[in-house]
This record gives sequence, structure tokens and C-alpha cells, in this order.
Amino acid sequence: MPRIIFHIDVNSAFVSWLGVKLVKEGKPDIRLVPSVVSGDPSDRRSIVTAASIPAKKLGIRVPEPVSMALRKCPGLIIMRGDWEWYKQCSEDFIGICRSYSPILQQFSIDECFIDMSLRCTPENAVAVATKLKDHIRNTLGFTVNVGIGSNKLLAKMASDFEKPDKVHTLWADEVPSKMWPLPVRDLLWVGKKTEERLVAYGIRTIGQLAAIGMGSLTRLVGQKFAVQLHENANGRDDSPVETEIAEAKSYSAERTFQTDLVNPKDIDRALFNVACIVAHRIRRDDFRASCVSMFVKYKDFTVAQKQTTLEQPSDVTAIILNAARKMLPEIWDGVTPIRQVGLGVSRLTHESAVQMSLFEDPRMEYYREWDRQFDEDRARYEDARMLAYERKAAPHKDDALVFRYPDGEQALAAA
DNA sequence: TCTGGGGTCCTAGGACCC
DNA sequence: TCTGGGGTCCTAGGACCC
Repeated sequence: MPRIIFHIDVNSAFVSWLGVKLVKEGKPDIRLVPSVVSGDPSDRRSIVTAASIPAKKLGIRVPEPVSMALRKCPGLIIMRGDWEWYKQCSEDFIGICRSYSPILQQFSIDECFIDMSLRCTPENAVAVATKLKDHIRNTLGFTVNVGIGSNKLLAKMASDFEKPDKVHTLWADEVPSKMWPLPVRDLLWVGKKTEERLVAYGIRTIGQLAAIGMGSLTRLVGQKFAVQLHENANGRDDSPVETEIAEAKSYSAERTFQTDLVNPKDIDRALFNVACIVAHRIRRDDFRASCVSMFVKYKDFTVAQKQTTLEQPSDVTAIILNAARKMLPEIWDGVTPIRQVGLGVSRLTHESAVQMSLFEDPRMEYYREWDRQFDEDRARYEDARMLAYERKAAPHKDDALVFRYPDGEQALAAA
């Protein structure tokens, strides 16, 4: 029995979903005019996260700075995204796809694979996909592309062909005619760097990549990646549609400043914020982290990062924050302006930390209580995108385990 | 023109253990 | 006292995805 995989991809998802909402409110449809969705439109460092088709026709690309997009189209409509609405649209979209096949893998907020092997035949696959596509459009008001293939790779490549509101096939026997002429960059997993390396070697199309010897390819990109690229360029992929939702392996948060900063107080404020957010998330998901990492990014986009292993896994904001604080001087000279600062946790476990009550720092009581209060407030203010957090966090001045926020200043913990 | 925020996986080298 | 080799853990860095 042949495998039949569909890849369903929402066209310009964030613009489409916002468009549906605005039309419902009786407002003009932003999908029909040059428009983009970005983060904070007033922030000159925002980037375009989605562009309408008329905007794409003017050369606006995702992701590019909003300022650059505005230069290409001075009358561009710039909208801020609405994550609550996006989640709703995504759920509805996935729900309809799942009704066509329960063997579904959500690939991102606006993409999924379904295994249709038991649900259709190669002969009627296009008809079934067209029905699914129209079902979504007529029920939810936005369009999707459906790619059909004998594996996930081919289905995904196919959904990327002409847009919007289209169904395309990419069966194995269509690979030479439909996939091999494409530029090598169009192949999944071939990004900017890999493209540069391949082109420097004279490989411009997926077909040329499919034909290259393994020895050369291994020298260019390494053994493991070479095997994958070679298989994929030949249209081969045996990865299954994964229905299990994998547990997160890491959590991170970062903040980019409006202007590059040098004041250590500003850097610490940002670290404090991202630590609150990351620690809150792992508590919400009942994790503890063994590894804390932090990084700073400079104006030339170079990144300096550092990670450290905690004595025992923790979900306490103070522990995580102070681990990051300790690493900052090791990667930052204190004078170079910083563009962005970030904090991450990894090596996650659900195990409770071993309670060494006799040895545990008595201040931990306080820090856990502080976290508990933070989590409660976050739940209460969930509707608000931002919550002003003014709680003073210094129980013991000058303790080794410092968890203090400069008096009188506010910490803003963004959603 | 000037680049967000959140993830995953892979590689390489050093430390340490058996 | 000196030696080899494999396995595992950790850190740093780089590439990709949406």
C-alpha cells in the first residue's frame, strides 16, 4: 500500500487570521491590500512576521525589518499580532485536519502533516485534498495550501508550490520534473550557509545535489547531514507522521533593547525579566532544570554565550537568575554595548529535587513563596499582555543568594 | 537597509572513568 | 610507572526550522 501524506499550510497565516477577525468586525480585509504583521510596530527593531500577497508582490519578505518594508511600500498597513486569536484559529484548523485523519503531526502553529494512506488512494488524493482545503476556507474563512506526496518531505515541498488556496502533488515519479529544477535553497534544511557552500561547489539545483557523489557532499557538510541531504534531494524520506507531542527539551526567553545598552542595571533588569518568565514556564509545566545558559548579542550580531550546571535541578527564579548573573561578567566586558540578552534552561526533569532539609538554605522558603506569588499574579493578569511587577525581591540584603531588584524600579514581565 | 523570539539537532573537544 | 581505548558527560558553537 502506498504511503500518502498531506502537508497543510495556512497561507500567510498571521495576516490571514487577523484578516478573518477584522472582517468579522466589519472592517476592511487586510489580505487584499499590502499589509504585514509585526511585533511592536512602533519599535524600529520590529520585523515582519507575515506579509499579505499584495505586500509580497511589492518585494516585502519575511522576516525583514519593518523599516525596510516601509521603504518598499510607504502606505503599508502594519498590524500587531493577536496570539490568543491565533491559537484559536490554529486549534480550529488542526481540528478540521484531524477529522480527515487522526494520524496528525502538528509541525508549527500553522502547519501539519496527516497520514492519509488509509483514507484515500493516489487516484482520488487530489479530490480529497481539495475538499479539505475548501472545507477549511468555507468554515474558517482563510485559505490553505495542501501538498500531497508519498512522504513528509515531498508533501511539504509540494505545499510550497504556487499559493494561495492550491493543491499540489509531488509523487516520487514527479521528483525529476517538479523538484530537481528548483534552486537548492528550496530544499528543506538547506539554509543560507549550506546554500553558499553548495553553490561555491557549483551545485545550484536540487537535481545537481541529487547527483553529487557522497564523498564530495560529506566533505562539504559533514557525514550525517550529507546523508540526509542526499536522500532528500532524491525525494526519499521515511520519517513517520509523529502523533505524540514531544516534551520540551529547553525553554528560553530573550529581550532586544530599543537601543544598545551598556548600563549594567539595564542588563540586569532584562535578565531579571527573562528569568521570571522562563522559571514561570518551567514551573507551569512541572519541570526542573539542571542547566542554565545565558547570552548577549552585540550590534554586529555576534553572540557570546555561557552555560552552567546547577548543583541540583531547580525551578526557583532566584537560583536560575543568579546562575545567569554569575556568568555575565565572564562573557561581557562591561563596556561593549549590548543589543540583546537572553536566558535559557535545559536538561529538564520532572523529578523533585532531593530535599536536603538539613542543608537547604533557609532563604529558599522565601524564594519559593515569591515564585508562588508571581505565578498567582500571572494567572490573575493573564488577560493583560504585560504585567507591572513591583514586588520587592530582596529579603536579605547582601546575601550570597541575591535576588534583589533595584528599589523603586519596576520589572516588566512580558507574556 | 539593518535584522524578533522561540525552538531543535549536530559536531567537536576536554574531562573523567573504567 | 606508563600505557591504550571506549564510553559518557559537559560546554561551546553553528546550522536549521517557523
